[in-house]
Amino acid sequence: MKRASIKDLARIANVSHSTVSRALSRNPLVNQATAERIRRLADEHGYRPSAAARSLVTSRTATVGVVVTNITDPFAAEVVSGIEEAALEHDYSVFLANSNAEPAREVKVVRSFEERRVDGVIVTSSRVGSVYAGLLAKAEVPIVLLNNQHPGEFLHSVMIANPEAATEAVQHLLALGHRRIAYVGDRLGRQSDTERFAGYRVALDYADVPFCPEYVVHGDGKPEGGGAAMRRLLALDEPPTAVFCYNDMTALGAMRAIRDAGLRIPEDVSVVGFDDLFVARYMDPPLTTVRQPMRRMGRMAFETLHSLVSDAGSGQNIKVPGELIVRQSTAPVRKEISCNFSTAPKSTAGGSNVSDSNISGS
Amino acid sequence: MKRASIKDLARIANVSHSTVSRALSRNPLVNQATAERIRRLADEHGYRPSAAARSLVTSRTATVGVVVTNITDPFAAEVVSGIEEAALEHDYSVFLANSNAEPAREVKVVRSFEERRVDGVIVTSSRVGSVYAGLLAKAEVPIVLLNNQHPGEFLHSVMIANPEAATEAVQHLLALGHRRIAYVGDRLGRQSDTERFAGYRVALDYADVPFCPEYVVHGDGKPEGGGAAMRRLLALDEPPTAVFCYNDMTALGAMRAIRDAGLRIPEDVSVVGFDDLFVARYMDPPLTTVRQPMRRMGRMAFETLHSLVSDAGSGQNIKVPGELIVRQSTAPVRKEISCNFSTAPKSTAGGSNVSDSNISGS
DNA sequence: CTGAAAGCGCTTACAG
DNA sequence: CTGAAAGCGCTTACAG
Repeated sequence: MKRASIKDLARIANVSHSTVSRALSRNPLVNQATAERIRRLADEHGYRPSAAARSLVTSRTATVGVVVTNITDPFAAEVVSGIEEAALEHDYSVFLANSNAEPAREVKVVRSFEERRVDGVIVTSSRVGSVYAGLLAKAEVPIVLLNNQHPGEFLHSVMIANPEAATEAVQHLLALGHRRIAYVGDRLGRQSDTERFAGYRVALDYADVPFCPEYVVHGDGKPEGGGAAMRRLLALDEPPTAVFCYNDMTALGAMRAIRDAGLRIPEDVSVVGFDDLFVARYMDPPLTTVRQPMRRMGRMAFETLHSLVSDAGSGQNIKVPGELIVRQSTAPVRKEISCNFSTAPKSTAGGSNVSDSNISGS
Repeated sequence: MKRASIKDLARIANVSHSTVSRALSRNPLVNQATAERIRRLADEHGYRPSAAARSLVTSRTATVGVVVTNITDPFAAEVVSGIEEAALEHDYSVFLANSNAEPAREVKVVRSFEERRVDGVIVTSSRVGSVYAGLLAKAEVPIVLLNNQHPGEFLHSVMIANPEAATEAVQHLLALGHRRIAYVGDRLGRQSDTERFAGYRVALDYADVPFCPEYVVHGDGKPEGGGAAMRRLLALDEPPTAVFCYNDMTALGAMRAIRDAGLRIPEDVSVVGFDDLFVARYMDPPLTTVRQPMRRMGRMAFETLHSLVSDAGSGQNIKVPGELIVRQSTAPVRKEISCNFSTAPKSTAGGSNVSDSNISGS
């Protein structure tokens, strides 16, 4: 049995389908009584207008395409839930797609969004530039970027204030007396990594703590990479007494590596994360971290997209401040260690590569 | 500038738009040479067929509506990533919606899925019955349920084998010598809770361990609820030496409560979870839990939906086995405790309500 | 206030 | 092999 159409209702109500259309869209032109009669009929028959048919004439679909690297990443999930929440309020539906950071998938996803004529696209934590730029250019679909990982400005974006937040996090560590502070980054070249590293350097410089390239290692934004990177730090002659991690997922792995090495958190090593995922407060010890208002950022991304589409509002680049949440994974540096500390660990020739490229990117 | 349509291409290629349509859909009728010429033209102009226009005539949209309680729940995120993966392979797009378990939202979501004429709906971990049943009945949209929380059978579903998995988990605890084993459940009345509780009882009965109603408490499937429930257990005269938790999120809260009480895991209390979320292995200690193949279950849900739609395949109820993953949150019961244990703790009058309704539901 | 008509961008019998 | 025609289910000027 096919769904009832506007024509079916018209026949039943003994009016033209134009009138039905007007009645349902609450066009004030149509007679009150008949309008209500039609609406009642529509209700009784469980009538649902066809979004496809409507959008064919209005050329708007009330849909957004949302691309995340992987919805399995808690950060992405939080952002998407914010987007979806705001979308539903505006009667928008969201298409969700995982790019897995695979170009082949990205192409497929962009293509599908184009065919479905989404009113706009939100891309989270991706290296936008390559693939998506094409979408924007050719199809003129508005795109809003959330924590874009590609260097360079974009028209519309919502970004966390990385450098400032990172500086604050490291200053917290400095205030606790730490001097041997490491940075466990994300993959090199990603914008957030570059910016958080820059914030780390600023804090160090400000406190006149010499920068030590050996204390900069890179993971992959996930526990596995964080753990491997942490193990490299612990193998140093003078391992750090505190680490600032690119994000909470990285911190998860770092904490595991620290414990596996027989060290305690925070007594032996203080750990700071970034994001404030829900797990942060359930880790042992609860993780000190920088909170990103992820859901709110998702909402903001949708709202700017929406105003772009409906009010033809001009774009904007929104910068959101992070907030340091101090929990129990950070503690004052132990006396004996801080006394031992005199000069920066000698840097190796090879070690500086890492930090150099980081600096140049910031 | 509007998107190129089939007519635009027809004009440029000097053929009818029918021919263009055939060429693009690789209809073998059309002449090889012209077909290729048309396809090349389409490429050059970045032509993208309008999914809306197409689905208006084919009455298929190649979209699925996916409803989760909240995408922020790692279980839901894993399932959705499986669905999306399978969907993309079949050139389907997925609409994602959070119900938040709020009826008002559910109605809105279902309505939007109807208007968008999704080819099918997948509902995860919801109490399907009330709202969604209507969708199925009136609109005849195929629905596949994943871990449905409403008692009773449905046409098409993918479910974890709850009782068997729960029994296995509790038997692991029994094998370690535990006798005072508690069950920290989800909200009462949800199907998975009922079934996991049933599996717990089976294991106890099998081992001739007396059932103690006091050892059955209920949370909310989240850390907060798990923590509160655990605190109630720890306040008992004879607290349990092991707890089987409804899911990993509940275990997260339980573990925090145990530590806050100054007890150690697993030395004082062994903990078992359910799901095997990615965090399970990063908890301290790493959590023993029952693995649900969440992504695979998501894939299965999509595949059954897809075969329902395209092959007109008959529906099915798929049961997936769980897998016990033993990590370090469980250990043999301590001697002195197991010796102290003689009879089951005396049960209180009020305490039995809880277990009774659980039993009746299974 | 209401209806007839055109059209959105496709697909698909129906003729040739 | 190709084109003209009808139609999917809507919205919206245009007449009346």
